[in-house]
Amino acid sequence: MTKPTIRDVARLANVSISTVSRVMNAPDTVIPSKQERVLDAINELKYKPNALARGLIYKKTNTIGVVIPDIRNSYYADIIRGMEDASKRFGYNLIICNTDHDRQRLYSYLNNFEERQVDGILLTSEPISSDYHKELKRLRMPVVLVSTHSIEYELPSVRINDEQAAYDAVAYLIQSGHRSIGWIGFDLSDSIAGLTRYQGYIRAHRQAGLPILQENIRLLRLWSDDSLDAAHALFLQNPSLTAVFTASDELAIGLLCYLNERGIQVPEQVSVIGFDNIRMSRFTIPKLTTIAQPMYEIGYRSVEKLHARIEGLEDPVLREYLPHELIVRSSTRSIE
Amino acid sequence: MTKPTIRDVARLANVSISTVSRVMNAPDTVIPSKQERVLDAINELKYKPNALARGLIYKKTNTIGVVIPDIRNSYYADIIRGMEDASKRFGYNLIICNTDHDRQRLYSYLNNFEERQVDGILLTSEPISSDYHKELKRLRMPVVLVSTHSIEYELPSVRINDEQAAYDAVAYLIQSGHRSIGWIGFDLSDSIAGLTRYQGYIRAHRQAGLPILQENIRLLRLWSDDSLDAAHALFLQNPSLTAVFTASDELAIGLLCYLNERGIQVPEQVSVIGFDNIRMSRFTIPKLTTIAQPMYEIGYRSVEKLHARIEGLEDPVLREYLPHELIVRSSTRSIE
DNA sequence: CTGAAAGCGCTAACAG
DNA sequence: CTGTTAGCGCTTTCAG
Repeated sequence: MTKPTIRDVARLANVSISTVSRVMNAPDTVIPSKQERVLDAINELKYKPNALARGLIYKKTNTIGVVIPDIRNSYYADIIRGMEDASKRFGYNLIICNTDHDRQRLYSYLNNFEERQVDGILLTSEPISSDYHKELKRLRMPVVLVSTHSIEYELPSVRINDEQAAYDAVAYLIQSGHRSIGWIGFDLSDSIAGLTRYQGYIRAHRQAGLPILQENIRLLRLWSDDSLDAAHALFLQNPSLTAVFTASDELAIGLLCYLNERGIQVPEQVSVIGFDNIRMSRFTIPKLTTIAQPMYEIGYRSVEKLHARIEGLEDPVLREYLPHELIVRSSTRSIE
Repeated sequence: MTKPTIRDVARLANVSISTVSRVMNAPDTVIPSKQERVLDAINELKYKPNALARGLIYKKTNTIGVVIPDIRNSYYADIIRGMEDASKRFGYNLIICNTDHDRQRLYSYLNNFEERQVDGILLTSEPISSDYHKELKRLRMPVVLVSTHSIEYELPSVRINDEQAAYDAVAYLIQSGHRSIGWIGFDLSDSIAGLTRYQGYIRAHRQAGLPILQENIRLLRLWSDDSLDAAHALFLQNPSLTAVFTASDELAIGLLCYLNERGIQVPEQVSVIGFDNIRMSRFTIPKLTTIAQPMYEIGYRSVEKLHARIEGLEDPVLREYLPHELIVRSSTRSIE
């Protein structure tokens, strides 16, 4: 009762194993009568070719390794969905790994990808350090950065323009009459979610001739969980804020929760804008105004891009930007 | 510049390939001097053994296939985390597949798992139909059901006792003085999230001598997204509900949103209990009372269990129940 | 058009 | 202790 191999099929169909192989890979080179016999045998035995043996020969496994820093963050859910759909289309399978932001774990997974002969790697969100980059080079494997990028190194990437997105959000607030705008963001050492979005916040202020106040800003270690604390600290620093822009919807939801506890009305007293447009943001109280990232598309496009590099197809744009969008819901309002 | 193979290492270290193989698999059977030479060569070439070739021989790939019906649902995030951690411990890799509740996709993934020679399969949430079961048998592969189970078939499973959990939630409401308790649940065709939880709702009512009113119940197609509509329909059927229990936190959050829009106070006018204790439930307004499933543990335990079956270890309990817990936060209150 | 044979990268007897 | 050899399941020349 062991799994049938190509040999079993050949025996049952009374042909050689090469003929069986041919009906699977080049059916027209086999005479119809034999073809049918083989097909019947395959069906009867429920034979499925062994992908390991095939991979050994083709030097291709149709597998993509995906690294996610924190799979619990809803942000990744739609990205993975997009990756999934694209993978399906190109015949890839995804090996998804969660690093928990642990460098050790990351490297261990990269090693694993190498051993398993994945065809390419998708790296999400985390900034690329120099030794990280060295490791990637060593793998001699196609890589695409997702929701992050690298300025120093020539690595292909797919993401939105975070600086512009943050600028848009803050500019909208300013245009709505707000002058005292808080920023709950991530540490500047994070080059994307941290630094770039911060720069957008700054640029919008500069352009409007507004001062940048340290007391309006609160930075968290990336992915830390204490959104409530951050909100508290921010309003301790400056209780007179009329609007707050946060670097993620999860942060915004924590903020909403904090403000509600304090009896501060949103948007009457304070306007809130989030970032990401996660699923839940439509159901917060009040409904969250936010920057929508095309997450599904980011995931989908990143697989397309990786596929292009795996196949050596043309892929003219190294760093791709997908469009973002400001979704205005009920957590913001104009003031006179 | 092609990837180094065992042969390259052997050549560089001036030994035979079997010696190289030995230092990797049974180091003590190799004389130290040669051992060192081999290790040096491995380091110099950055050699990594090809997992495909190994898998072909061992008939083991250290890979587990995971099927998720909807990865966007936050519910799965922690389960995956648990699976990840356990996998890491046992040296497995996870291939995560999202079926979008599509039978076609499911079968296609199962096929894929077979071709890739995964060592075992983890199936989450979906009920087991008879032809589904037939397909699983055909695969002759260890399977563990996660967050679901099968009464008809002898399939190992890990989950909470959903009937009891739902009973606990409703009993708590009754004990808090509520008499008119709504239920937004999933279709009864779903044997776990639908039927079992419904039965818990019923049992709590029966036991308290309360009538079961059709107008207090609203059933959705599993995983449908219209939590707002369901909430609306329920309150149209019976506006005098003082409490509502929902089959998931996502449903509860939609309900909270609906009630807020209608100006109905939670918990003053209506108490709400969710199910799952997803991350966001701590930040809703008001904070959500809910049934906590030990999701991380469910994920972790399911890998342990699958591992036991893969290795032919003892695993006395076929259907395992992990403890749930009622987390009382601020969305419920007692009435006189 | 089809079978025999070599070989993908590795492990596991089997002699020495 | 170590090298030679066969073989995991499959594809692919190469003759016929």
